[in-house]
Amino acid sequence: MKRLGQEDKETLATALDHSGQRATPQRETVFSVLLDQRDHPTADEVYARTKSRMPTISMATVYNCLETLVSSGLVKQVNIEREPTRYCPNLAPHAHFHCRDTGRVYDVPVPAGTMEKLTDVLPGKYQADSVELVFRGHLSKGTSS
Amino acid sequence: MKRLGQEDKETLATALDHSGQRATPQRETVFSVLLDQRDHPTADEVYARTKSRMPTISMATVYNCLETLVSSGLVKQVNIEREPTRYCPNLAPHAHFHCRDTGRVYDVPVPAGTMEKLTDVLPGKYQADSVELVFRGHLSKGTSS
DNA sequence: ATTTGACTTAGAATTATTCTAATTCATCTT
DNA sequence: AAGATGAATTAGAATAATTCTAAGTCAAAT
Repeated sequence: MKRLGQEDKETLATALDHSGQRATPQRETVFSVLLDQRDHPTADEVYARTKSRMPTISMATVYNCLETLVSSGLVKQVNIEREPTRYCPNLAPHAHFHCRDTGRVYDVPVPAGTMEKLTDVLPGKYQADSVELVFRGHLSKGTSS
Repeated sequence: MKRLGQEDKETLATALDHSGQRATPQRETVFSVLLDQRDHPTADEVYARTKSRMPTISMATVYNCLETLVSSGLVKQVNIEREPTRYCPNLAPHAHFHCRDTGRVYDVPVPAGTMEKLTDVLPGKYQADSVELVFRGHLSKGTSS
């Protein structure tokens, strides 16, 4: 998929409009790059992939577009330790697994309600609007699941 | 408390020795700074506080000491978004709450076993050796608990 | 058609952190 | 005790992700 489908295009336009921002070719292309390969790319990687579809785009614009997408709620930032920020268009509630060997980050689906349930550990004065769950470790070899 | 008590001193010496490193005045002072004020200081803040007790210490040494303490297992790094790394000598299992208003980070104790239980959501091939749980939100005013 | 303001762009600036190379220091050997 | 060995400390340079700046482009609105 090299361009945005009609449905995704509308999702984007609506979300941007809702946050008072415009849909532009650059934003569409960056969004399509994220949807296209869901491997939590860094801004650098997004830049490289976007450039191959739109050679004139600049790094600053990639950062701007990513920020715009994040502020519109379509994309989430994933920060793992001190590494460069990664970007993730998965809006379903999920955790992340960070492999110490490869540095790769995997989405881990969590059952509905699990993330919300976690806020039970919070004393009353803490009002959480987001919950982040990150595992770190190794992938066992030879196991298919 | 401006210096390390006998007990903490031994904890430090043992942990360092266990990881093949030496106890030094700089490491002791940095460790005491962390134990003294448990507000998740950044390296900069640790540097400032340490400097007031040991004016000749350098920033590089503070980073080195912090890294040493982390590698010995006595101190944990806390990374919140893109902000500077914070350091935390709380070894009990706990989560963190990040206040969007003040930027402050609070320890949230969690019941024994809760963190381990979370790994149940992981498919078999993921072998986690650490679990990180971060809440983000606001502190409600006027509530004492 | 002109204005307005949002968007894009290249490159400079920032900043937390790491690296380098030189020195100091503690411990070990003889 | 003197010298050797390697760990630890230090100041400052280097790095790298990100943000900022200022100029230019573009689309929509008047």
